Amino acid sequence: MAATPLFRRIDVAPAYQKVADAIEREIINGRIKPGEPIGTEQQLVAQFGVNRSTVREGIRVLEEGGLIRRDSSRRLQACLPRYNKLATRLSRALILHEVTFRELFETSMTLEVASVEGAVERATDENIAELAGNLERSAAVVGNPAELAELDAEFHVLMAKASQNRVLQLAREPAAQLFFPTTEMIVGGVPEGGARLIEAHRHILDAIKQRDKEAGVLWTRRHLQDWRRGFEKIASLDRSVEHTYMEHAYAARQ
Amino acid sequence: MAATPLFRRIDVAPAYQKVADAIEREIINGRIKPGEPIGTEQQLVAQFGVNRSTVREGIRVLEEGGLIRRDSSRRLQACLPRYNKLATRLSRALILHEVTFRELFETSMTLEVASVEGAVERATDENIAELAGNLERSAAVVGNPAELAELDAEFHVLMAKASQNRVLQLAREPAAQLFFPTTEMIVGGVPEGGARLIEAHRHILDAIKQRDKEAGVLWTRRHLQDWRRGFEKIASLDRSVEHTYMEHAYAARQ
DNA sequence: AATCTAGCTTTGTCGGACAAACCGATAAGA
DNA sequence: TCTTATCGGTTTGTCCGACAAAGCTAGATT
Repeated sequence: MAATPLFRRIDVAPAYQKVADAIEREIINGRIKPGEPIGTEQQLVAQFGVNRSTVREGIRVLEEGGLIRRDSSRRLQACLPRYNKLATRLSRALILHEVTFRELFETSMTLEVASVEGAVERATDENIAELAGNLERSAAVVGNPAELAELDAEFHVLMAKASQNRVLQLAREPAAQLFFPTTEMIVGGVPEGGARLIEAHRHILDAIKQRDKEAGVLWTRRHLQDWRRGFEKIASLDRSVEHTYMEHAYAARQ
Repeated sequence: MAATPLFRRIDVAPAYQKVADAIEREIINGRIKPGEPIGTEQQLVAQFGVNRSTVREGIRVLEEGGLIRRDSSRRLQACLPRYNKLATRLSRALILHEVTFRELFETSMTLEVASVEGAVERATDENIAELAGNLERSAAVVGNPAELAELDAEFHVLMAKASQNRVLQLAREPAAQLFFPTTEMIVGGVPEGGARLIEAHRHILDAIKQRDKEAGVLWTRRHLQDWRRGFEKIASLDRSVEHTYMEHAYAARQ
């Protein structure tokens, strides 16, 4: 720490970055609310006094960050960042860091248990109805690993939603996005895999209905341990989430 | 699901998005490794056959996503997304969603406990040395809430690092970024707040050294409960993380 | 009144241009 | 010989102007 700095640190960020920062500030501190228009590119050009190309680069930054989007008619508006999109970025990062399935499993175990605890405490009737709907649809496709895996992922998303904790919802999503795509392989590869999965879901839902935290935690643990056993028949937990595997997960995104 | 779709879904993404996607694919599946150059804008223009403005918009997207950056001489290269940067995006999103401190607290409790459990199991000598160093520096500034708060945040980052679980490291970061900036107010507002914080850190570090999981969890819980009690003297847990509050957190980022 | 049509606006893309910063290599000086 | 200065050639950041396609608006038509 220099004593009494003589000069202020000079700011040499490129113009497009300053444009993005300026708009971001307005959104973050609430002067522009989600859903409200940002203005046309022409207006931004006039306000910032920079070229349209520069404005557009700034817009791309904000768009990728999820802070703004184009509505049906391509006009710019502020918006709430979608968990899904953010989580995709994170999943991507985890893949590049070559994390192992053990890390994913351990973290998911923690977060899913927290999730079910929250759901047991705070699930609304509507949450329970959604979970019940999911369970019903799952039972109908017990023999179809692909569809069952998708419904399994949805079940866990609904459970996190039922916990009424949005921080938890966001925190669990990246791991889940990487974790659940393997479900298909596992359900398909284990005899009675589909049936066991649905049984676990049923017990979890019952526990949430009964507000029975212990049962909820117990069956969530079992459910994930089942996944683990299935996975270990295929590969080591210490294998890293691979690049090639990612191509799957990516094809599914919109 | 339509039976035998006659036409393939046509792709109408703008060109800059396609450019970004194309480069992203190469990085994700490992054909371009972190640290390797992407090529100059001119080369990309030639390869993709689009205008430089278009290429630049694509680059902005990838840059914001953390997949590429400019090295010292501004040349483009692939890179591993920094947890810090990603977490900042997430924190931003949580603020816009107006999550409450209760949600933050609950999730942080879960993640910090998981973190200490991992650290007790797997901390290396180096991890322990880092934590000890942090503790020593903390003891030296026990009367200075601002510096102590910063060191507290660092302590928890080091703990997560010691857990050797990168997924956990990433998952806890967003909540922590919002959670810990309040530490300063709380430490400053509670008598003996600084001393209690350091005592908790000391016990946690001891537990990690002794590989005593119970003690580690116990003191981590206490540590966070202390924060909670301090916070509730100032405000309700059900208050949302506010826009104005964010301006603080933002000023600190680089 | 509902529909159609003809502008006007806005976005996405293109081409070219130029200053500033950076790189590499050569020339000049100790 | 080693350091310093100079000078082109690249590359990025920014600017200007232009145009086609798609949406919106409002007047014209049935």
